Amino acid sequence: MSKEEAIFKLIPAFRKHGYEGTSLTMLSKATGLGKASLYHYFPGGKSEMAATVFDYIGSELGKSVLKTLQGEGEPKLKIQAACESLREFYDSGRNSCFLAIMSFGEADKLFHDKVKARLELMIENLAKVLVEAGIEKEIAKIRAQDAIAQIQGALVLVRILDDTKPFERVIEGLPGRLLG
Amino acid sequence: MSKEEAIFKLIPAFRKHGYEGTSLTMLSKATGLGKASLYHYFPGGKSEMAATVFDYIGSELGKSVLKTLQGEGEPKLKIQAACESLREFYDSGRNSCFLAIMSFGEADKLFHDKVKARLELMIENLAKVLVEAGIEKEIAKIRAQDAIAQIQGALVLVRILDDTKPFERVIEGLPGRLLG
DNA sequence: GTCTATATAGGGATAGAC
DNA sequence: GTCTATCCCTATATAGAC
Repeated sequence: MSKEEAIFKLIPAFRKHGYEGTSLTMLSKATGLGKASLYHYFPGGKSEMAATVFDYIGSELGKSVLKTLQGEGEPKLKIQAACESLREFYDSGRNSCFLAIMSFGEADKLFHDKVKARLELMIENLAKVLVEAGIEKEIAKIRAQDAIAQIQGALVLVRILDDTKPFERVIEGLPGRLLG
Repeated sequence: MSKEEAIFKLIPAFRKHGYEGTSLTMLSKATGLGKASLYHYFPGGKSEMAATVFDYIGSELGKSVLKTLQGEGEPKLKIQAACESLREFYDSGRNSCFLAIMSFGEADKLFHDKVKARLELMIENLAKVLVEAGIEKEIAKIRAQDAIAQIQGALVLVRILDDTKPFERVIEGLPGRLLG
């Protein structure tokens, strides 16, 4: 099994159970590898697995959403395309966000800086496009933050209410709220 | 030690570490009681402790925010007062919300219905005031949901960015967005 | 690279003295 | 009501064979 394949199989486990809620036994079952084999790929154990998954997810997000935002084109179109990427990325809100997952308990202790850096990166990329669209820099940053907060909040609601509509609504309204 | 006193001391532990991240050892230290003494107050163990804390927090929220919303008076003023209660309740965003905490991993398995019911109660109460203010019922429900999502999202950002401004901003703008 | 077997620590929970 | 001592289980992690 390739390392990437292993990473791929670890994702849903961490997503569903959170960092502390995911045991090596679960990760072993999820991958089909024995515990000891997991340590072959991830000598640092569970924390390395989580960190690797986090980075992998981040690079996936970079390839879709951030790539879209950084490309050429009309800001409004780029934002619309990015929203569509976000919908896929979060599977209409059914996928929890690793930023939120990793911001609690022991995961927060281990990965706080990493998580913060990723969130700031997303905010910056989004704000940049708003500036391209003629919005003042400080306003742009605030709108970008609020947009990401809306997404995070919608993910919480979807999880609790078992209903993807709150997420769909946020995505629907996002371009308008970002561009004013 | 009274049971209420014990509950009170359990709160910050669960808030900080989440359900699975909080061990009986932590809860023992937080209360100053031995593990066995905790079982005197909570025979159901950790899950009963968490459920009791969740209900306690819910009743606190009922006494402040929901009470304000259900009282007599101008809808706009009630909403403004409720927002102020929310700011205190979440300590400007420094307190995580138990709805979010309990919506992951094992806690979700144990408490999903309880959590969902509480969230729906909050949405209904908020929507009711909007209807009083002359807003159409379906719109009111959606706005109430979105408002709570914004709060939840802001709490995530505050945690990760170590900055309460996203939360303050949401609270500031909430009455306006709710009433249109 | 994957396994079985195991080490060691900590988890939740209980018994029973006081 | 609170404690000490303990039970059993699962957790993470490692050793070493194949």
